[in-house]
Amino acid sequence: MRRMSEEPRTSRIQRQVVQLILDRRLTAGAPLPTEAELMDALGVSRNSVREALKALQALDIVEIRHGYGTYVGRASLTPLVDGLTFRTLARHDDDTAALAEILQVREVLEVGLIRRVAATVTEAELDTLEDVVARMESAAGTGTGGADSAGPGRSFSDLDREFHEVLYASLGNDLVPQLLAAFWTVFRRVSGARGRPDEPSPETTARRHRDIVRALRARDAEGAQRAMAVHFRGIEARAAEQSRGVG
Amino acid sequence: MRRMSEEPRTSRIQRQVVQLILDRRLTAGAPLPTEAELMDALGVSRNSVREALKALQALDIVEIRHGYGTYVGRASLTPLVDGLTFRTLARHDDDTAALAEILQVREVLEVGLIRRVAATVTEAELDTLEDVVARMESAAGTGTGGADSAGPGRSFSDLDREFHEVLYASLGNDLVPQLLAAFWTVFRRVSGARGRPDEPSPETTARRHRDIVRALRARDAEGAQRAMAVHFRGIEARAAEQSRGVG
DNA sequence: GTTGATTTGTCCGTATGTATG
DNA sequence: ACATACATACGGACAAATCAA
Repeated sequence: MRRMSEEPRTSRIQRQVVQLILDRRLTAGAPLPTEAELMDALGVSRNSVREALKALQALDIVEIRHGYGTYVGRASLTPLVDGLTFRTLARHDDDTAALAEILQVREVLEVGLIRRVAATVTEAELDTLEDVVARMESAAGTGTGGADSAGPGRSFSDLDREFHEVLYASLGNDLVPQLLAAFWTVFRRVSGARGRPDEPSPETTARRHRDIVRALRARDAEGAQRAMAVHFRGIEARAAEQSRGVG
Repeated sequence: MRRMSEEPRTSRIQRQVVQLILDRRLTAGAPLPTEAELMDALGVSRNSVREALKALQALDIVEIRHGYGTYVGRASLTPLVDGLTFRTLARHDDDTAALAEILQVREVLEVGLIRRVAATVTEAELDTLEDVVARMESAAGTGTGGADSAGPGRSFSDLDREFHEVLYASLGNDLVPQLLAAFWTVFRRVSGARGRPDEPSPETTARRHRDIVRALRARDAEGAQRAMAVHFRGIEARAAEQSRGVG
C-alpha cells in the first residue's frame, strides 16, 4: 500500500506561492513573506522553499534581493528571451535557420501591426519617431555601429530598438512591444555572439525607417506596410548572405 | 578594499551548465552530469547545484527525472505560457484586457501567415485539415464542448487546437506553431479558470474553419486571409460581450 | 562609521523516495 | 526481493548583503 506519484514538494510550493500572490491581489513590487515565514506557513524546509522561489525567479514571477527580501516580479518576457537564445545557440550548426524563424515572426507581426498603427499613432508620437530617425542618420554618419561600441545607451542598435518600441506604443497593447523587444534581443545576442551582424548598413536602415515615418505621417496604411516589408526584405537578404558564408 | 558585487553562485552555475551543453553540443534528451558530478566539477555544494538546476528546469532548458538523472530539456515555450498566465491572472480585475492583447497578437500572426500558407500547403495537408473540420462538425452536433468534458483528448477544443497546428506546419517554421499553441493555451487556461469560455458556438467555429480550408483549397490567399479575419472577429466579439458582463 | 537585526546565500550531513537492473 | 544510482527533502550552521539605529 504505497501512495503513488504525490506531487513533488517544490512544485506544490511554487503553486502555493503563486496562489498567495493571486489571493492577496499583490502587484509587481509588493513584498512577499520571508523564507522563514514561508517555511512556517507551508510546513516545509528552507531548501524546498528556496528551490521553489528560484524556479519562480527564473520565470520573473518573483524577485529575490539578497539580504533584503522577496518581492512580486514583473512577469516580463525575460524567460522567453533566455529560452529562445538557448534554443538558437543549441542548434550549433545552423543557428541561422532558427534566427530566420524568429525574423519571420517579427516580420509578420510588424507588417501586420503597422497598418493599425497608421490609424492610432498621434502627431506627437510621429515627432518622436522623426527625432529618433534623425539621430539614427547622424549616428550612421559617424560610424557608431554595432553592439561592441562602448557608448552608454546611444548606439545605433539602441536607436533602432527605440524606434520600433515607440512605433507600437500607440496600440495600447503592452504585450506587443515586449514581444518584439524580446525577439529583437534574441536576434542581437545570437548575432553578436557568433561573428558579424546580420544587418544592413546603418545608412540603409535609417533610410528605411524614414520611409516608414513618411508613410505614417501621410496616414498611408498600405505605404507604411510596404515600407516595413521592404525593411525586412533587406534584413533577410543580409541574413541569407551570412548563412552562405559571404562576408 | 572590498571586492564589489561578485556574481552569485547560483547564477554562475546556471551559465556554466548552459555553456556545458553548448560546448559539448548536446541536444534535447542528452544526459547531463549528475548533481554529485556537477558539485565536484564546479566545486560547489549540492544546494547551489540544485537551485541552479531548478531555475533551468523552470525555463525547460534542463529536465530533471526523479531517481533517474538530469537531461537536456526541449526549451519549449512552457515558460512563456506560465508567465503569460500569471501575468493575466495577476491583473485581478480586468484580465479581459490582457486576454484581448494576447488575442490581437494571435490574430495578426494568423492573418498574416495564412497568406503564406496558401502558397506552401500541400494537398495532403489540406485533406488532413478537412478531416479535422469534419470531426469538429460532428463534435459540434453532440455538444462535446468545453475544457471540462472529461473526454480523453477528443474534445472540440482539442480539435480547434489541432486545426491551427496542422495549418501552420507547412511553413517549415517550428517557432510559429509553438508560439500560437502557447497563446492558445494561455487563453484556454485563463478563460476556463474564471467562468464561461470566450468562444463562439462550436457550430460557428466549425463553419469558419471550413471556409478557411475552402479558400486554401482554391489557393485563394486573399479569401483565406478574409476568412481567418472573420474567424477572429467572432472571437473578439464574444470576448467583448463577456467583459461587459453579458452572459 | 560602527553596530546590530533581518534576510537571503551557501555549505554540510543525513535520511528518504524513486527508477533501473 | 535485492542492490545500486540518483534525485528529494530535512535540519543546522555560518557567510554575505542590506537597512536602520
